[in-house]
This record gives sequence, C-alpha cells and structure tokens, in this order.
Amino acid sequence: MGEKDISQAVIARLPRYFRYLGELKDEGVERISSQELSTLMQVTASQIRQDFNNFGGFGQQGYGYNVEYLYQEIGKILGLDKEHQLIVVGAGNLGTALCNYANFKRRGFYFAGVFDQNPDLIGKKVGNLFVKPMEEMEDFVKNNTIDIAVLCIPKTSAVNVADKLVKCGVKAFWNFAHCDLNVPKGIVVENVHLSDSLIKLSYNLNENR
Amino acid sequence: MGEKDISQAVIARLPRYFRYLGELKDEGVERISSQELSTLMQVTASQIRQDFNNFGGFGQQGYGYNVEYLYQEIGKILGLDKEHQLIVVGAGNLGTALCNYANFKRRGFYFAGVFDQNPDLIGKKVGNLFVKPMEEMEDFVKNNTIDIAVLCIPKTSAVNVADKLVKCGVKAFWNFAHCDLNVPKGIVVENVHLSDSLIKLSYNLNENR
DNA sequence: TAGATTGTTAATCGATTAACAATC
DNA sequence: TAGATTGTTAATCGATTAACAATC
Repeated sequence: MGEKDISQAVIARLPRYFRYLGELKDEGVERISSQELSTLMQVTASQIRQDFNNFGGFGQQGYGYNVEYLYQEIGKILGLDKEHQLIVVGAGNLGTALCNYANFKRRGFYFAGVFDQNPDLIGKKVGNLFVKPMEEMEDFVKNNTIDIAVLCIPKTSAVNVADKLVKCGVKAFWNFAHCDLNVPKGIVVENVHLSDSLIKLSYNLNENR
Repeated sequence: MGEKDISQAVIARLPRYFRYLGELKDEGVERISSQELSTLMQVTASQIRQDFNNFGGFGQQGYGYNVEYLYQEIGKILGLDKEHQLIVVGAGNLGTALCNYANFKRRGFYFAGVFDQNPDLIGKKVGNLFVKPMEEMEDFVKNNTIDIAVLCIPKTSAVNVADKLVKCGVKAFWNFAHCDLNVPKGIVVENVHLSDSLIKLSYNLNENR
C-alpha cells in the first residue's frame, strides 16, 4: 500500500479491461494498441493509457501492449492470482444461483460453505455443498479462514449477520441484501442492489421516450 | 425530455434516496432536513440538495423536506408510478431467482414470461409462470407489449437474442450476461456483471491489507 | 421577528481528454 | 532511420463541496 490511492472510477473499469483482454487472448491476439482497444471497448485511448499507467508501464512505444502479458498483470492487480475462500449466507434462490455459477471458481473464488436459518433447507445440496444451519456459521468461519461473505439474506438480518462475521475475521462482504452495511474501517463492502439497478433502468427507459 | 440531461452519477444515486425515504416513511417520519439525511446516508447535505434540485424544488426553507411528498416525487421521476412488463430469457438459477423475487412486483415490474431453449426446462414452473420455449419469445413480445427483457443467458447467445428483441420492440435490457450489448440508440441497457463486481471486491480486499 | 434550512451561485476538486515528447 | 505508439504533462470538462442570499 505504499503507492498512492487509485480512484474507484479506475478500479471499476479494471474488470472490464480484464474481460476484454481475456477474450482477445482466447482469440489468439498477441498485441493491441490503445487505439484498437479504444475502438473495441468504446472508451478513449487516452483513458486506457492513463488507467494502465496508474500501475506502471505495461506497453512499449511503437508496439502497443502484449495481450497475454497485460492480461496477467491486470489479473495480479485485481488479486486474481490469489485464492479466496467464500461463504454464502442465505440459501434461497439467489444464494443457490451464485453457488452454482462455476465461473467464479475459475477465477479463484471458492465457495466453502452455505448457511441458512430455515430448517427446511438445512442439508439441501447447493452446488457441491450442503446447507448448514446458521448456528454453525461463526465456528466455521473461524476454522476455515474465510475471506469473503456473500450475503443473500433479507435486510432485516443482514446488518446483524455482518457484525458477527466481522468479529470472526471476515474481511469483505458481497452484499445482495437491500440495505447498506455499516462496517469498521478496513472491511470492504461491494453492494449489488438489484432493485436499485432495475429502478435505474426504469428511469432511463422512461427518459428515452 | 425538454429539460437538460441529468448526469448518470445523479441518476445512480436516486434509487438509494428512494430507498431511504421509503424506510423513513414506513417509520412514520414526517419531515427531514438535508442535514439529517446527510448524516443518515453518509453523503454531503450539499450533494443531496443539488441532486434534488435537478428536478425542481421539493423542499421548503426553514422546514426541510416532507418525507412522503419527496418519496412520491422521486418515485415519479424514476418512473415507478408506471407499470412495466418484463420477460426473462434464461430459466437457470439466476433467471429463476429473479422471477421469484417478489419485491419487483411491488414496484410495478411484472414478469410476463420466461423463456429457455433447454427442452428439460420447458413447462417448469418458475415463480407464477411456466417456462416457454425460445421459439415463442418473439411472438410473445410482439403480442404483449413488453418493455424490458432480462437476459440471464450465456454471453454466446446474449448479443443475438438482444438483436431479435430490439426488432420486436423491446426498449430496455437488464443484462446479466457477461458481455456488453451493442444496441441501437434509444435502447437502454443496464448491466449487472456479477463477475466484475466480485473482481472489484477482490481488488479492494487485497489493497486493504 | 428570529431561526432554520432551502435553492442556487461560486469555488474547489478530481477525472477525462488532448497533445506531444520520449522511445521502441 | 522513419513510423508508430506509448507514457506523461497540460488543458478541459464535469462533479462535488462550500457559501450565502432568499424565504419559509
């Protein structure tokens, strides 16, 4: 963390770069210029170069960027060279959907446990896991060095569950509950507020008529 | 659309205001000042007043804002006073989860149809709908004035399906496919790239150590 | 009327774009 | 060497914050 802080606007664009570079790599493309990438991604070449240069010079004058190399480097910046252990709290439809999504594993995100308070769901198979009761959550987290908790529970319990998990050492929350978490400094939250997203779509839809 | 364009930064904040105002309303709070809302939401009072004043003066000097009135007005701005008809394309885990999420209906978003190309899923009950084959999608959309299509299909088919739906009159896409859609001007896309979101979390997690 | 708080203008800050020297 | 394209500085643009006059 010696470096200067990178703005969240830049960070938010990195996964998209990573995605495009991965596709280019899979297509066998060896090199790409900021101008070509600009056309492909519909952002300015200036922005692309500025973004990359926040992390060091990955390109070469007169040549452009080596796709494979840039892909690897951005992967490292994003922490995708490391493995992450996750738990999912809430084994409803959404929690189940996320557990079943195989792509995350490919990126080093491993689902280590699923928990629910509904007795009817306990023992149910979700992905390659069996739903455990909420009472076992805290011990499980302590014993398995869990990085990330995925919250797929109603907002009424989300804040409370998050507090408990912070105490057990969870460092990051992927929050699908329809509320804001209030966590201590140093704990990271990424919200996915689906209703908010749909409502935003509604605004733009109605504006565009 | 006579008014000047509102920036997407402002639009993106509106659903959150709406959410907080809804909660305040439910708690029976009658009035609130930008300063109080600022403390509650952890944004500056200045920003709150600027944001609201993009759409007109909803407050009263010396008093603040009437919660119920402001809630209603922001709802109208967001188009939540209108009904929206949706279809879901892709009846996998995620499509199923979205169909089952009752909260959307409460906001005027009605799921009118679910489609999948997998013969095993056809006829399966999802929410209060039965999965229909993809072949029926286009006629269905034309006959039911569908506003919004929710894409829960792999990226390999998403672009193709979106093209078809645009031709049938769909005006907005809620895109969960892991790719960018390229739609004509006037068609609205709201992306929910879950992998990108999780990867962003990964960056911030690794940065915070 | 005095106090409170908005609506709005002005100042600041940060992010994006343009330009170009450095260099492969 | 000449051409291409980066890395980086400077200019512009837009968004956020501060300040305060208007007014309830």
